[in-house]
Amino acid sequence: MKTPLRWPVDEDSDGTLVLERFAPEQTYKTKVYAALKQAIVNMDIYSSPDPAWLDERQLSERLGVSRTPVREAIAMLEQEGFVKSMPRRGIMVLKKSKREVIEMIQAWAALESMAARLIAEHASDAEIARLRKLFQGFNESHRPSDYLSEYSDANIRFHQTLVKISGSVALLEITSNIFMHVRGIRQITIGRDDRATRSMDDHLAIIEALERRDVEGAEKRSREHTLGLARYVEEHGDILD
Amino acid sequence: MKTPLRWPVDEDSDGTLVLERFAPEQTYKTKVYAALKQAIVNMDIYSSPDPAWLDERQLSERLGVSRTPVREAIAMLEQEGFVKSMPRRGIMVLKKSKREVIEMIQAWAALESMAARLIAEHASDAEIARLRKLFQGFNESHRPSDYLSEYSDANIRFHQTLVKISGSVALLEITSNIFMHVRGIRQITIGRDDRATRSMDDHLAIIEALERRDVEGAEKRSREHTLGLARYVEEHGDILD
DNA sequence: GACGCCCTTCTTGCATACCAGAGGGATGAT
DNA sequence: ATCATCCCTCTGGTATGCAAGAAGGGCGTC
Repeated sequence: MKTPLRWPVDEDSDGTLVLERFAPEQTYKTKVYAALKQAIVNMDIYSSPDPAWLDERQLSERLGVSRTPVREAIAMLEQEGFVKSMPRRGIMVLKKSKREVIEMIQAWAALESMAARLIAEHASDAEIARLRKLFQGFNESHRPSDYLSEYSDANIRFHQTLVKISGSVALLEITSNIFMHVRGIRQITIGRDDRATRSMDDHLAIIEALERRDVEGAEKRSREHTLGLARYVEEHGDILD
Repeated sequence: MKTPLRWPVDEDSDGTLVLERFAPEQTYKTKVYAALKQAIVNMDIYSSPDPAWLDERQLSERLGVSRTPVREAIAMLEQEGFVKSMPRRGIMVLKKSKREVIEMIQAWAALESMAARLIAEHASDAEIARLRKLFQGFNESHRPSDYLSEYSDANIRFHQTLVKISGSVALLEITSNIFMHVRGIRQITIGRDDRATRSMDDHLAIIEALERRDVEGAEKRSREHTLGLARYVEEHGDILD
């Protein structure tokens, strides 16, 4: 028996109500957090060799709130490794060393290959088909290497979608976080050495493995693809440091 | 030429000074964070079906600091998924659902198998030997299943050491976090169905694969071992929810 | 001129006061 | 007795003030 409610109330197949969570009222703390995170991720911190600093007071003035919610947002960002508060000195926007970037990419490879495994085991054909659709616009006459910006978008969406389709919220959260950290790096590497073309070949191979439900193959290809990026950064990532 | 300094200054092989970072002065924020995190992890939140709540004011009084550093610590813990602030209602200590625990264990399996891969590729024999030493106290006459508490310690240390030896700080940090979350669960499962004995067999197989530098084997065994725990929770983890 | 000290300034850390909203209990009507 | 309403209380959210410490510049000394 369906209850005629207009609120976000859910019902499971048994007819018992399951969850009716409301959106957690947005508070200044969370708004500041979101604004700062986006600003930091979009910031070009690697162009200058010296560190970038934030100023609590300045931020609170610019955002029109007091220092308290700003400080709480900073504390959260610090927990995620984006900034580091240096007591009485300021808030430093952290740069990742080459080593750190490589480690993050390796972790990412691990998580994403697990996602591929889970998909091969449990996802529906329709969900897997979504992945293929992402690249159907590219072919011999519309090559990734000639439309880098467009391909880069599809690329990012592929990786995000892959993890999302796995159905694991945990994998999604952890990889999203990692992705935020290595975001800037990817954009540097994708345009080099015709990596775009090889990237698409790899992706298609992953999709094919998923389509034939080849658990080990999908996992391995996914892992090797991302580890390849790690090796590339190892070789050519001297811009960092 | 060595510079006679007593401070933590390091020198690399070229003779140029490299890093001289000081410990970041402990602040109330970090102390409260550490205290709360430990308290929450050691807390028995699954014994009662209703949620556990924290009280900012009470915490600040008990810890002898003002609400400000407490709130900052809470913000950090919330970021890590240990608590959730419900505006004007209180701070809820989050319980993990069975689904969430399984997802975390799967992520852990992914990361730890990557650690195993890295070890097989790069670690020294001496480091791998450290892993074997952890279990040398157990044998036919001193069986894991008869000394569960002792074995449980060795077990935990094995997993921690494995990731540490991989040399990846990123892997270590992410897995530590996950470990904190599933800590309570492991203690419930280890004593059942003679899982301890099978656990040690698995561990030894992983170590042997590492010793013969069998990258794929070490990775696969490590992954399967932890995914086994995930399957066990899937089957018998109805205590959660 | 070079060096060292001190003081000013500017930063974050912490404490406190006040505010809005949620919950529960008392109170009143039915 | 039951139910609805109102108000009081208690919660976290935010703003603000003060203090401690770091940095840099000016000044005095050698």
